[in-house]
Amino acid sequence: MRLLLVEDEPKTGDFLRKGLSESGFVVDLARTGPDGQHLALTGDYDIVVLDVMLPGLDGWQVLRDMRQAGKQTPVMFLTARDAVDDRVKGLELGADDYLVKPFAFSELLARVRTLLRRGQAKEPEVLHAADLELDLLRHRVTRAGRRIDLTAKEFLLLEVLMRRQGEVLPRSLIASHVWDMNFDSDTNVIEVAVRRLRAKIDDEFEPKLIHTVRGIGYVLEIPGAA
Amino acid sequence: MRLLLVEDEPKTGDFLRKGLSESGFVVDLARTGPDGQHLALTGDYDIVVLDVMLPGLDGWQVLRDMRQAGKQTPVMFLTARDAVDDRVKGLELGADDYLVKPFAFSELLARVRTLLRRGQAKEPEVLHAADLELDLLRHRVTRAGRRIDLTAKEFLLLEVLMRRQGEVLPRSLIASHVWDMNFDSDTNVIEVAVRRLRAKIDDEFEPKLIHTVRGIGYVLEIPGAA
DNA sequence: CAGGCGCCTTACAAATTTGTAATCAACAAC
DNA sequence: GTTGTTGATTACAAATTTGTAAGGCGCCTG
Repeated sequence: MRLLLVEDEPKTGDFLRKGLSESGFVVDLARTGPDGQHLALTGDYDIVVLDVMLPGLDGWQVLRDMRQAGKQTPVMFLTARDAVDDRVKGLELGADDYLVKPFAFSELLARVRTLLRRGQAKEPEVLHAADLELDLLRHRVTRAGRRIDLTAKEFLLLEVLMRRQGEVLPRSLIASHVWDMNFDSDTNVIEVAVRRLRAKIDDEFEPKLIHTVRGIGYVLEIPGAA
Repeated sequence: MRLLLVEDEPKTGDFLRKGLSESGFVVDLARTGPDGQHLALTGDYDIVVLDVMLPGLDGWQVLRDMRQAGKQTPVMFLTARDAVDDRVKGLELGADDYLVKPFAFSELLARVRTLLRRGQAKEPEVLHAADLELDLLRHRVTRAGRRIDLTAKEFLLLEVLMRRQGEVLPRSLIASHVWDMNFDSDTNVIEVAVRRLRAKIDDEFEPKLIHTVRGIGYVLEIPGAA
């Protein structure tokens, strides 16, 4: 779980970073408004914990910019200001929770987990890999922003590959998912289907995403990943 | 928006009911634990506001029962107890927020709206009409439990019809959604497409769902509805 | 370095989907 | 009822998707 913490008080920041790291989060810490904004907009976080009072650019503006940019990442506000109006303002801006300092770390943790639980409950509807995007709901695929038309079989094939990104999928598994066949094997439909898919999503792009694993099957992955 | 309020203090309960009603919610008020539990389990609410201290059955138990029964309705806890441990316990049980009395009504309202926003953000992934089911994610259609294979165009056509169930869709609208054409009109693709769709989802079933509206277009609806 | 195996690539054919056109049936207006 | 218009239905043709088969290339093994 990737978490962005934007907090300028050194003591609070370090304390939270430590606690959250120990709780299993990968934490990035920004100490100023502009830094936080930049990370929030460019990074890929599961949740953002945002102090309101920041040097350079306040938390509200950071949140506003995130929403304007279309980022739906849940945001938890953190602040010393205890005026009800402030809390209401934050929530109306699109924050998902609001915690007033001083607070207990255990409560912050419980609230963060609650936000994540809600956020993840739904199955993902859009799968990503590098600049390739597959929208399950609209049945739409794009790479590098360019829209790509796939046939039913091609879409299905890409879907299994992306759902299990990084895993090497044996031909037999692919066969049973995309076709109904139990892989009688005296056919090369899979190779051909992969060829056609590659022609559309890999041939004219970098990096190549579909890789063949000799003797086993295929993987979809971004070259250079654990 | 339907809201269930479970609160035993008469003053608080009436005050909140009034405020929430005026804010556009349809409010059911339960004054005891057992009543609240019954309504929460049988009713269809968009959100539940739950006091912890209740006669008969405490709020925690009501929440536990809801989650056990598979109800995903967002729950906001409300309580006079301000021990951090209590708050953490509530959140870990699956509550979505926790507000300590006394609180400002405006904050309660802002938090309730925030929970609803999150909860609704996701588009529905399965559309229903009578015994017809269309699963956007898996691209799968069933009627009366029987699986039906649709071609891309057929699926698209059924999707617009179901998304705007009950609305009469002019041919021009259908044309622009399913085809790219701006309806040059000297073609009868739509009639033909509708015919083919009907053959698959209506011909051998009752009730008929696709209806033509002479001079305008088509509707998908269950006969006998406002 | 020869041979075999595994996958790639291409061309072609079969199957399916989609669009066109012609004819037919239903409905509304007269 | 007649007639004109709108949609239904069907057959057919075009286009697209999908599967098959053949030949080629590269890599591993002996």
